[in-house]
Amino acid sequence: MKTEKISELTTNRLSVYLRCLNELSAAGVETISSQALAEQFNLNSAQIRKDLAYFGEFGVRGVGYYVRELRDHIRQILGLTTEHRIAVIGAGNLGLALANYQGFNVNSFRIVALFDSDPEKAGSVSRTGLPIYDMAQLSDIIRREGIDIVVIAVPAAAAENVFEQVMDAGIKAVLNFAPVLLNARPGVRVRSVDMAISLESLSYFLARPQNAGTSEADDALNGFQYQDAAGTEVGGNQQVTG
Amino acid sequence: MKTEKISELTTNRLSVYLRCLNELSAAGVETISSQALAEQFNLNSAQIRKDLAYFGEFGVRGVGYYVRELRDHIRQILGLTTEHRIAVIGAGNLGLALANYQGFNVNSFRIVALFDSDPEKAGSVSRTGLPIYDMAQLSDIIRREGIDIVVIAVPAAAAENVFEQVMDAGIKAVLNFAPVLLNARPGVRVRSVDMAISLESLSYFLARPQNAGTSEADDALNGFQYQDAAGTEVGGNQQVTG
DNA sequence: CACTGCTTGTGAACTTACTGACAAGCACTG
DNA sequence: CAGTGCTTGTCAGTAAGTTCACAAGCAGTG
Repeated sequence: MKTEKISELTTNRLSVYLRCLNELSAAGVETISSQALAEQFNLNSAQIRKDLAYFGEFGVRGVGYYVRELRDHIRQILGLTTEHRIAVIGAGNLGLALANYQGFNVNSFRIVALFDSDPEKAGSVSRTGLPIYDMAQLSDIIRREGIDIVVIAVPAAAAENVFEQVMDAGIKAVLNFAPVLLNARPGVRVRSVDMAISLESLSYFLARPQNAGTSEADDALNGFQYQDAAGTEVGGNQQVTG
Repeated sequence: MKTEKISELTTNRLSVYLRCLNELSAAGVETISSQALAEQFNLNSAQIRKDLAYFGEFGVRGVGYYVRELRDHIRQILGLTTEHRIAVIGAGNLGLALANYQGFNVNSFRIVALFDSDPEKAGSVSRTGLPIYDMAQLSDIIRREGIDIVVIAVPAAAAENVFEQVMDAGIKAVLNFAPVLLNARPGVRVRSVDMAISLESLSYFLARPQNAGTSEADDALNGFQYQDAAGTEVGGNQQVTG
């Protein structure tokens, strides 16, 4: 176990491992080797062992990893043992779709509020029963509901202003869907999902005939291919979103 | 100008530069230096010059880059001078929201069809006037409509099967929103957006008090990382999505 | 046309991330 | 309890990406 700082690539992979471990556990598998796990993702087994070794010695030589035990360790590492409460800002198509989305860990994340600046929407209730509040109530509701993660699903032009309000309200973690670069204050983490960048990446691929014949998956986990369900990397120490 | 193969991180950044150049052009700015551009994204100016130099010598020493000219070059590089026609598979909340989403380059991408396996939905028309087809028609409609990019917005359990059908229909570029690893055939590019990974990354950040005080933005551009509006990187040569 | 100021394009240095290789060590066998 | 088989944890080597630093070169001045 080391104490260096952990790369985001590593934590992205932990999420992927966790998903797989959940399936293995449900399937009744008791142990798994780094080699067997690696084959699921076209990864190198040393990569997996190294990712895990940052956080402790979870494996048993000659045996592999105990699935349930490792799953629980990763949950702990990722902070998924306590529920995170989420507000979605922007009750447009995207915001409402996200509010209904069941794709993420149901146990660890719960969307509890929607916000919109449109007075027509504020005060009403979404189709799935979530209250829609006015932006002016942001601070109060965040405190009252114990919200610790905010999703920004507003048009690009409004995102920066909304982001400032969110930081003013004390939120430290933001998932941004607006195609803009948000400048985070110290102690605030932004993760962006930028569909334009992803589509343009595909366009670039299609524009190069020499790519034909090569199979490519984004490193994504942003490529989540894991995949990038959540973000696009551009490198650098600032978010640029993809 | 070099001929090495171009990193996806580079093309992600090109998308970001393009967005900025569009704004500069609209604002009437004629030229911009790599230094000035770099300050917009907290990037190193050498990074920008190098990214551009892969594709040609677009700048003028002592002056910088001509905004409109560079914008046009990047459009060309990314294959945005011809329109891409998109089908969205899955007419659920997410699929319909994506179909209505105006966030990407309106000139270069156009969603022209929705697909769903639910016979109740197939045959009808979305609120915004897009036809919803049955999955059985996939091949025919793709050919008839000249679709070259497919967005997968179906539940995780259905994604793999849908992906196979999409590849059978000859599609070479896929944007995947389902939280699964899709195994692409040679010549097929998958870019994934995995919200679970993004949220778990935020959860990891919140779980580490030592992070307080450090400002962080994903490298995403997939992170733009810049971001990851479109994808999450996990490294490796296979998609892992984030 | 020489000179100054500024900015590009790029080789070299540096940093980060991934992979190879192997000693250490558990489980099972006889 | 020695021996075999298998898998981890980790060090060392390689690859990929970023930043530094500077020669090359354009524009404007006098």
